[in-house]
Amino acid sequence: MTQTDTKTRILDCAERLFAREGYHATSLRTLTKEAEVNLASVNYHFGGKEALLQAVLERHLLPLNAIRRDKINSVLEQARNRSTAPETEELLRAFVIPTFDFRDSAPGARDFVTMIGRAMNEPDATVRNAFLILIIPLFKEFFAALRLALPQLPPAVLLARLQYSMGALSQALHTGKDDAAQHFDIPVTLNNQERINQLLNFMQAGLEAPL
Amino acid sequence: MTQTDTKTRILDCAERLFAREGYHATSLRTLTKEAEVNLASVNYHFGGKEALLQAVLERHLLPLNAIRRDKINSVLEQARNRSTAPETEELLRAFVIPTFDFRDSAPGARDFVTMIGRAMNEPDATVRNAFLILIIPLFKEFFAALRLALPQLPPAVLLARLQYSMGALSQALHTGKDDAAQHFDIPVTLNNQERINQLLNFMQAGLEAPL
DNA sequence: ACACGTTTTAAACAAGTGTTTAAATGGCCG
DNA sequence: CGGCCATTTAAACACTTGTTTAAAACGTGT
Repeated sequence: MTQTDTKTRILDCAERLFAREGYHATSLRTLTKEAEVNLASVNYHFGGKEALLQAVLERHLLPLNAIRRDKINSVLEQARNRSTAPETEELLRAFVIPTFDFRDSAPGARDFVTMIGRAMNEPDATVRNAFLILIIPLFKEFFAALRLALPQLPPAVLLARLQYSMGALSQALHTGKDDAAQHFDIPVTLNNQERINQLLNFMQAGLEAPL
Repeated sequence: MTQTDTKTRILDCAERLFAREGYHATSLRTLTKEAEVNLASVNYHFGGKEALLQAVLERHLLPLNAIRRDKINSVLEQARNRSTAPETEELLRAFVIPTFDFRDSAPGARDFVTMIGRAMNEPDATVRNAFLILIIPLFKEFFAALRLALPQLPPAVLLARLQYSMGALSQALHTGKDDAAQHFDIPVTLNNQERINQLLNFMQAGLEAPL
């Protein structure tokens, strides 16, 4: 399967370079040289640079969103069976945990997670919209679920808090060892699980804050 | 003062285009045409595109950071006079409020705030580092002040929560009417002051969350 | 009015961009 | 083997990029 090899090699390389250098800063010549494929193969297999970006996003984000959707619906169903409102914490876990599970599941997955952590804040509308189109349907479901967990919050307030939560998540996803944190000389640092728990704590406290 | 006119016209245009299209997506030809100056004047007055970016950031971020630093120190001094620990809420206000005050102070200021809201998450290291170098000293002071307000938190936990808070702030700064929010049909939306209060509430609750 | 330093201008530069083309290669089946 | 399809390849295309150059224009102080 030379075709599959070529396509995946391009996708793998693209997701690494897009995550580390950015979409605009990555040229097809750098990309194809590093992937050891011909320059024209990107256009042949994907149709262009922008279509490649979309393919990179879809490859992992669609399955990831499906998992998140399932987990959210599972939390909702359990709440219905109990005839109670779903817990904010459970919904947050359903949305957040799959991302970190995926990040640690494969070597290249970390780059992809970094990429989507930054995509929401991309200055370039091309990249930002390509990501938003894939994530907004899930956002709407997540928002509707949180409405059930926090019925006392006005919708506009919940929406604002959800946006702030996504900003916190974004930070957690793309912040690495090379980041600003190294400028703070902290004696002990947090391991992965502790960081995830801190993030969930933070989001839950912010979402459930008194009005 | 033709010189000042040219320099400021370039700076104004650069901050608008960098904020709306991104640094890489903005070409000097687009920029200079829109600013109605000669193409070469960017290199003559600033030395190059990257130096222009730094000048754009410094022009407003240095004064803004000075204000934030003063307000933080003022909160700390008042706490010392009372012989009590500073309040998390007061420190947050000292850090956050000046940014929004600045945003509403001038027509072009909104673009600058959008830009710094995104700069922290920039995929491109050139832009990200140019911003981080200017903001990290203030971050360290802010972190030290928050340590006094939240002495029971391990430093690593506080640092993580501070990063998440900055993610929330970043969202609040660069999120506009054109953003994902428009996909949610919410009956009533929040005005500026309400959004700021919600952000402060969110950050405070997250920072002060029980361990 | 002249001269000097600063600023503006148009043109050219060298390099890099995404994309397209047409020929070459490859493998598979009749 | 020969024909056909998908794939790969190298080259060229048309265009844009940031930067540099040298001459022109400008403004100011004497």
